[in-house]
Amino acid sequence: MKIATWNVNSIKARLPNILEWLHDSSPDVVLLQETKTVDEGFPAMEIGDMGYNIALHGQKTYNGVAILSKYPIEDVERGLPGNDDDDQARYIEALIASPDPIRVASIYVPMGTEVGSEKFAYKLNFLNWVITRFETIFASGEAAVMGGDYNITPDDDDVYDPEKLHETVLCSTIERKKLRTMMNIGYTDAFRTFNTAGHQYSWWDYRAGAWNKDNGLRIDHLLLTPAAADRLSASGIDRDPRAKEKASDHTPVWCLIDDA
DNA sequence: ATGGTAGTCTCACTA
Repeated sequence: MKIATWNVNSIKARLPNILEWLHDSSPDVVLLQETKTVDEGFPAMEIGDMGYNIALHGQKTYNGVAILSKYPIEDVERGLPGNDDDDQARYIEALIASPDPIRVASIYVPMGTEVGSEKFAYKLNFLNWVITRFETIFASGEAAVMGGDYNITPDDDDVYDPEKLHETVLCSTIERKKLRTMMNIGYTDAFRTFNTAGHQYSWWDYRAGAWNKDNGLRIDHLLLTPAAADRLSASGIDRDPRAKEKASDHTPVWCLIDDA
């Protein structure tokens, strides 16, 4: 089963690119972030026609997450359990009812704007709720793929210019510690398992010719419970969508989960 | 300390 995560930066603006990518790469499950629309505005017919079931947790203008699946989608959870006061649509989780069922989540971690800012505090608080959820799912023992835009570079190897960006947002020690805490529960970074070379990115700023200079960051991740990691056979970053006209600033990260 | 670009019920805000 091929599972991918992609921050599309508006499902409406990106629809032709997304349909083309679904056709070309044929993922079984897609975890989308920054759909930027209420559920009524989601292009469900066009994507449904490609053979996908859809679960949505959208909002107007900002945020918005979704799960697409060629298999039935069950037990949909919208928002992080326990974090009920959060009105930002940044988390959706569900069970993919394939022959070997697998839990998935699409997570859009707040960017945080600047280290020490109010938005940065919101980011750290959000991450604490993610950690709590990760602990619960880990304890269940089930196979799970927690994918999304984490807005954190795990290491300096994941940064085009670590000196320039030292201790800035997306690269700070405090954020990386939160990500380490998640990993130390017992989750596996699917991409790193098969790609040990550094400086392979999933996001490039629209500005300053970042894509052409390969000035990117690796901030989109697929984190797997042991039961999922045991079945992991490949993972990669699909750079093609970032090179297209009207591209998102992020590109898909994918993994293959073998049958149990 | 600033600029660069893209998206959105826009002329401001978020990323």
